[in-house]
Amino acid sequence: MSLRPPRQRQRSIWRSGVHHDRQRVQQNRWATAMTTLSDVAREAGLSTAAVSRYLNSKLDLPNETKARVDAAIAKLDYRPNQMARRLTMGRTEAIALLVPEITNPFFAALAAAIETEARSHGYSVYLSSSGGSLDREIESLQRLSERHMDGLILCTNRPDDGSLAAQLERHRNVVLADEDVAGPQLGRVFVDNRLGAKLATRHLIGFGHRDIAIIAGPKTLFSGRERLAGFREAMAKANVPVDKRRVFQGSYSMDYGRQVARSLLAGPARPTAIFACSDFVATGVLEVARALSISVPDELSIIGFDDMPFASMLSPGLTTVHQPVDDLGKHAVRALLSTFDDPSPPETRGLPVKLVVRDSVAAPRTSKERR
Amino acid sequence: MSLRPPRQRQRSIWRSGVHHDRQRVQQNRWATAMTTLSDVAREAGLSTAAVSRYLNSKLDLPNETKARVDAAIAKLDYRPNQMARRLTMGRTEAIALLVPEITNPFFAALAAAIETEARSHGYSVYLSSSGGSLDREIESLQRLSERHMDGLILCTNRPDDGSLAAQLERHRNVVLADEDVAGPQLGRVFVDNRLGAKLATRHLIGFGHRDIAIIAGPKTLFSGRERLAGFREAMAKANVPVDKRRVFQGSYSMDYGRQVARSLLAGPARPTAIFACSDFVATGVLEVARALSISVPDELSIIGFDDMPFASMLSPGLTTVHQPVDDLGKHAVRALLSTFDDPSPPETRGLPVKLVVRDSVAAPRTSKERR
DNA sequence: ACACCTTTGTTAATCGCTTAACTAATCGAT
DNA sequence: ATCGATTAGTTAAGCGATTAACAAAGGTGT
Repeated sequence: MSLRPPRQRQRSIWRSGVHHDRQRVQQNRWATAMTTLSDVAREAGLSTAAVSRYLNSKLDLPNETKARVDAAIAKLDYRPNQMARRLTMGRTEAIALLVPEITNPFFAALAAAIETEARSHGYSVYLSSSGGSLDREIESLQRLSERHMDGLILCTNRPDDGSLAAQLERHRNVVLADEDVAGPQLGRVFVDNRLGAKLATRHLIGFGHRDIAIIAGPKTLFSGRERLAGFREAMAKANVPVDKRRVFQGSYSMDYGRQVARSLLAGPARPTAIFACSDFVATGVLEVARALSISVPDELSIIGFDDMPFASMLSPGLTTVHQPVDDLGKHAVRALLSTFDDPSPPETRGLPVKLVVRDSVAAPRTSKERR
Repeated sequence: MSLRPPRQRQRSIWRSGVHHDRQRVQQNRWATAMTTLSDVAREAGLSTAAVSRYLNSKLDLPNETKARVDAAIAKLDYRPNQMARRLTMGRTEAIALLVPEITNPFFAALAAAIETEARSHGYSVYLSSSGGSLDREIESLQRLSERHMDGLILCTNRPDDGSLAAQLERHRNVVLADEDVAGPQLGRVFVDNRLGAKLATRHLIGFGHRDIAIIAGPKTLFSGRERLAGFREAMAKANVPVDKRRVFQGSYSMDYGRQVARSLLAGPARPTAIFACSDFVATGVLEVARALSISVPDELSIIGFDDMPFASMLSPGLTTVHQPVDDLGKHAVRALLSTFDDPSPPETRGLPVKLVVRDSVAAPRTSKERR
């Protein structure tokens, strides 16, 4: 077996005094000459190990040597190659966030919060939108398996038939935020949907409303069911009966809001207030009310959920339930990072919400007239 | 120099028939036993090179062998480790997007478009918000130098004193989107701001407006200057003089809109139309007009810029200039990817815009009365 | 004078994958 | 019978870092 001359290998050349022009094979197409750790080591007259350990504070060097290394780094403009770092350390220091739609202001705010918190822990954030598709959700999990990133914060808005849950079972470094997926033992961070609905409902009842319609979220969604439950609880507590024909369940969209509003506001026997379980829905209702010349809040009170940024821009300003989206993001990140050190799933967290009072709720007319 | 026994090395063991229990040092804390390429190779009775090249379609194997490899992959549930892949290939197959604020619906929409396009080319997207801070912008460039990602799409909203430009000079794999930074030879993708302003202005003039105020963007911003220039051009072409006291330049914010509107709409000598160079600004104006009981569009016409999602949710629906944000994202990604193959900076692109007519513009009252 | 610790480093293996360069075997054509 | 092409792979270097394990020099206590 004849040994062909091996490809030029630069081994133990450093410190040998021999000078080579660096003629490294650049696999990277746009690479400008990149300075590596061994360049720095050579310049400083040290081994790569010493420099590496110094840079990672794992070796205490005398000041004079430190200065030499620092000078070499500055001179050569050395930047550690993160790709190499990640390979050896087995960690990417990046997490991914998967949301249904980043254009939804709620998820945009969540993304901002997550990014801020992640950065403060030294993590970068990959963003992807699933568009509500299972395939994309699974694709994200795939990337997780491929060590693309260290963990994933998953927001779904889709009822799961078990396929997602099955995939999730295989991972430990995933946190579910905002919406639930039944099954897997994972960290979960939600908002207290039930409390929010109670707050909103009580607010309406407090103004004297009895005939309240609720446009709740999808039956298939955790938040949808919780909000409806909160509504029922608050109504029960105030001894106000809930008329089945005043309960609607559907998507959190403007269009669903419009659709329900049209049927609800058509006849004369309309409710005095509508609890829309999403600001999008509330906006649709508002639009229809305007089209029908029903004045809000004089003739109809509307309350929303989410406190999306545009809620204050509507006219009238929308009274709604504020979600602590910053906290949601913060806790999601912390829960995720905690799984990196401790394999047991973090506790599920329910974050408190609060009511934001603007101008879309007033006392019902009938009660005014009675006065 | 005595040679200590080297750390257990598994070299050339594959195919040797000897069976070892894999007792690999797991540097990764949460690592489940990960199957590597060499596990697959051993299982399939091949070399890692063969498997690698087969997987990358660089080696054509006979069907029987292919089947063996595929079976091994399935059996061991092998996922290529992207970190290792990236190190050898010198590419991360990820790009970063830096926006001032992801909560700004315009940037959220841009992010969505960029993510979609990037994914279709096999790239992931890192998201960061700069909050309009130079430090964060530079931090992103730093990550670029550290080979965190292959390229960067940069959206700034800050006038640059040259510091950013200086940093940008050092990179080739950056594309500027939406807003300009003077100096560096980089790919740029903008919207045709001037055209948009002309379209809006012409629309108002066409309705008979002569006394038009413009609330333009910041003087220091490319888009701000362009939009103002477009306004002036359109006015000049129609022979309508521009009164200096009707020209305002400031930030693209609701607050600036409110502020200008309050001074503009206070007295009786108010303009018949306002061209707000951002939908945020227009929203502020709308709010003040409503507070002052000035009816829009009957007494005052308002036109915006951006066509943010909430523009249609306002009342009245805001007539505005639609930015082709999807195209913007698409071209930004393409321009960026093109720099990976071709070092010369891609051409600057100006994307056409169009007017979206809703309900915030009508003929001015005076001209109605004249009829 | 000896053992022992501290300081200041070094050596080489390793992470998991890609790839240039090689090779052995087979086949058809000259 | 020999040559060249094709098929079906292999070998080992290398990407740029981290790190366990070693080691020489100098100081210190007894």
